Amino acid sequence: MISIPTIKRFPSYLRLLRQYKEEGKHWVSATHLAKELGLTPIQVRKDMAGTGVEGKPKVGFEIESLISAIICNLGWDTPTNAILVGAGHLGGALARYDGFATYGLHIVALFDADPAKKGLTVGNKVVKAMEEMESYIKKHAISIAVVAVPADVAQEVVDHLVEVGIKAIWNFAPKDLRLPPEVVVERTDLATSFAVLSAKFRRTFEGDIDCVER
Amino acid sequence: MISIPTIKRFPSYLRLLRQYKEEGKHWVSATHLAKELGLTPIQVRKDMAGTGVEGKPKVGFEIESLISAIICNLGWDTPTNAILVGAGHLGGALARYDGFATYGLHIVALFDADPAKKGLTVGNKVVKAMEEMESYIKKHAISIAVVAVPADVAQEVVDHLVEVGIKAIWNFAPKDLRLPPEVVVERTDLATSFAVLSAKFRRTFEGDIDCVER
DNA sequence: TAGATTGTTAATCGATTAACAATC
DNA sequence: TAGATTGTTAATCGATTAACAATC
Repeated sequence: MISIPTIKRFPSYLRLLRQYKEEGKHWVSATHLAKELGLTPIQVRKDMAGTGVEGKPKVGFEIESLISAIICNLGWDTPTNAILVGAGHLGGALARYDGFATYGLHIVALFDADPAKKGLTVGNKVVKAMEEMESYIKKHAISIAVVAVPADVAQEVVDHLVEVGIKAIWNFAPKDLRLPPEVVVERTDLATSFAVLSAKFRRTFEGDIDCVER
Repeated sequence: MISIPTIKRFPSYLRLLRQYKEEGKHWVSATHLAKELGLTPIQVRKDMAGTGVEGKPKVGFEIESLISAIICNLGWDTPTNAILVGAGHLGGALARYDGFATYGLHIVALFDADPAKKGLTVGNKVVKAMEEMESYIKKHAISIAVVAVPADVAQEVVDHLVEVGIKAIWNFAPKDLRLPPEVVVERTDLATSFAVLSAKFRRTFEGDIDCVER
């Protein structure tokens, strides 16, 4: 089974490999990928082993094979339909983002609680009322929801989503959700990301500071 | 020194603690925080130890002390001015996002390469031309840049940023950047986040699939 | 062939978890 | 006092890194 850290590096490999393919290259070595992505060659070989693709000594790995193996391992070879809940600033940006197709992800409907937004078109999608959500999910057998609602309503929104059959949630709301263990959740949290940047910045440029007088 | 995994959990603690403070609570136990966030009490105690705040047996930790210690440890107590580069869908959403103030982060200027966007107002900020960027960074002594430009220009944009004095980059472009080691980088990568969701989803609902015929 | 590169097995490193004494 | 909770030290777990034989 492929580890989560390896899974997290797959998209970076994929982007680079696709670029090489476009440039007409056919083979690439772990050494080369490592240098390009700031990793160690050993780690790249381990990650490549995870894809199931075998390399050739002296030559490296076949780019085309790696690309399809990574896509397959991520499950990005079968298109997935998802709904997006929340048509605010962030939700709107997500609705308009055209890069999801690269992951086999298709946002097929957009919902918002604000009646004033109902009927508006955002990124080719017409905003639907929350009341229509349940029937839509059931009718189209949707199992993934992208959640970009305000933090204070996020929990009730996901509770409802789970009730009506959603099995995976990609959470963009700045809120830690409580969900049953059988529901898959992944969050994209700006605060967490910025916290890491802040901490690294302080370490590099400001040194240790004592935050508690004792 | 506080570990990165601990740093990553700090924003979650902070959100919860602020909520409790608002509800008028003064003390909270590691056991309680753990249950609420789906962590183990031992891990929470380790994390709390990192803040420097000491708890009281039987009572727990003083909420107010934890809040200020976490904020201090993240460096969020001193306001930081940053520029935002790229006023597309995502850049626009980031420019309009008002939650950055919680992290002490203030987007003070917005730049875009598209001449058609110059002069437009996005989230209280007027879009400036890339040509104005260097003088702005130097004049206002900016050290952090939020990058939300298309992937194909991301590397040249950050190269330029580093040249003119930027010391930390929060990268939203779907591209792995090559930067000198003294520059701090953190990325928020939708592809990585979705890759983890996809992998978890497959594991939970589809089981192992062999991606390479052998 | 020589040498670059792969793949595997073992060692290291760091974070999480467990165990338990200290404390209010 | 009794018992819940903290804080520390040790054990475990998992990922990264190192070492090295196999290979084209």
